[in-house]
Amino acid sequence: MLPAMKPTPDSDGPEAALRVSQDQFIAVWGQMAGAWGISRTMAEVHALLFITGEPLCTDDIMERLDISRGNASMSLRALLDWGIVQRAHKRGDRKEYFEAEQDVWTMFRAIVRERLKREADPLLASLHEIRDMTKPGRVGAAETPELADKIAAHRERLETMTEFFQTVENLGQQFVSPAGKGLQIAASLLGTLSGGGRG
Amino acid sequence: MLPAMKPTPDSDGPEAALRVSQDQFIAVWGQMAGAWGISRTMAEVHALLFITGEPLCTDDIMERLDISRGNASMSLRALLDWGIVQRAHKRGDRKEYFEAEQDVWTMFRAIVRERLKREADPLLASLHEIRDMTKPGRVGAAETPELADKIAAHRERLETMTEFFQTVENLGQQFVSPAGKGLQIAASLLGTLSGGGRG
DNA sequence: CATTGTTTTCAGAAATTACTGAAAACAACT
DNA sequence: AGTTGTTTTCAGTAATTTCTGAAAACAATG
Repeated sequence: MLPAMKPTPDSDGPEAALRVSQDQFIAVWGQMAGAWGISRTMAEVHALLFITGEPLCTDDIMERLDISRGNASMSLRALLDWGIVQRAHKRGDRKEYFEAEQDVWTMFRAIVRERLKREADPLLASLHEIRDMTKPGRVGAAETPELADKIAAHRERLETMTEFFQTVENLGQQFVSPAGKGLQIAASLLGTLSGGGRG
Repeated sequence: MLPAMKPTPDSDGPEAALRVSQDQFIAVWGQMAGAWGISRTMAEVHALLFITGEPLCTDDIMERLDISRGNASMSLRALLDWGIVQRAHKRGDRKEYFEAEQDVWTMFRAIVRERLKREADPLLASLHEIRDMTKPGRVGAAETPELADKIAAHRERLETMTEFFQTVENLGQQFVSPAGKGLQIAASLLGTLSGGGRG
């Protein structure tokens, strides 16, 4: 380890402080990768683009995060898929540049939209299918009353669980749906239930 | 591969159909493990306890899921930590039994509580720290107006992000907080914003 | 306090996931 | 159609996460 000592915010001017602050943000965002269901690097690339606020090209990203070209390419592609990074171009430059969605609410709507699609929707589909498997009529009559009860209880558990996710899905759709409804939801909630001012 | 053919729900009576339905639920729940930030096995153990609805001992679980004793033990411990599985005992039996919280809303409140604690709280703390790093006064005067602008923009991005998570945290607290508020939130939301009936 | 039944721990093994780098594909320009 | 600069792909490798199994710890019982 080189004698770098703990990054000292302003030991070398405001420029350095900015850099350190960016790096910390990138690190923190990287830690959260798990929570968004993406890889650490992908989160870091996104963090870099977001906190930098200006278009960067693949080489910028490779250098700043010290990752390979392949990794950078794949991460960017994935971020484009998630819809939270856009392509950008500079006149007279053949390279592609990338910039992150800067509106935080828009960004999280995109994330929720994607996670609903990838996780909630398939889950709900499976739950429906499984629930229907033990529908009365689809299974023969139980030999004992105890077994009949067990099956009924089982069906009810599935039913409750399915309803729960149906609710989650509906909430998610509300949040995601057109024209900034998401903000309204959160605001109205905090207003209605906690009695006024923001925490 | 043995000639097991696709599990046929009712090819051998209601008992078998029940078993297959349970297994499918366990598999589906296992798939979702990533979304809850836990390991596949841990999710499967929970699924088994939930869908079974009755207390099981370590050996039951090992056998049914075909996992080692160590794995079962660690998974159960983690589920206890999350607060979605409780210990149970049977008279005249030395073994420990475990049962899953059966109320779905209670269960998800526990999950949200834990994720707030493990993810949102630390994130928010870090964001505050980073934001304060570039507070005016903590960094020296910028040499150029451009740099000053950059720093201001940077600070604003952090500010917005921090506020967003503050809101999330507040929402989460509401959901988690005493006495089933969580249900009210979701219900009132669906009612207020989507104009009536459940999807 | 020895025995027996049970649970926990944890070093090493296995499985999974993420990353690299070089080759192939692509695209703009001549 | 060739040259040059850029991006994508993917087989192999590296890093991380998860799991096993046997030993240690624990606890109830005689």
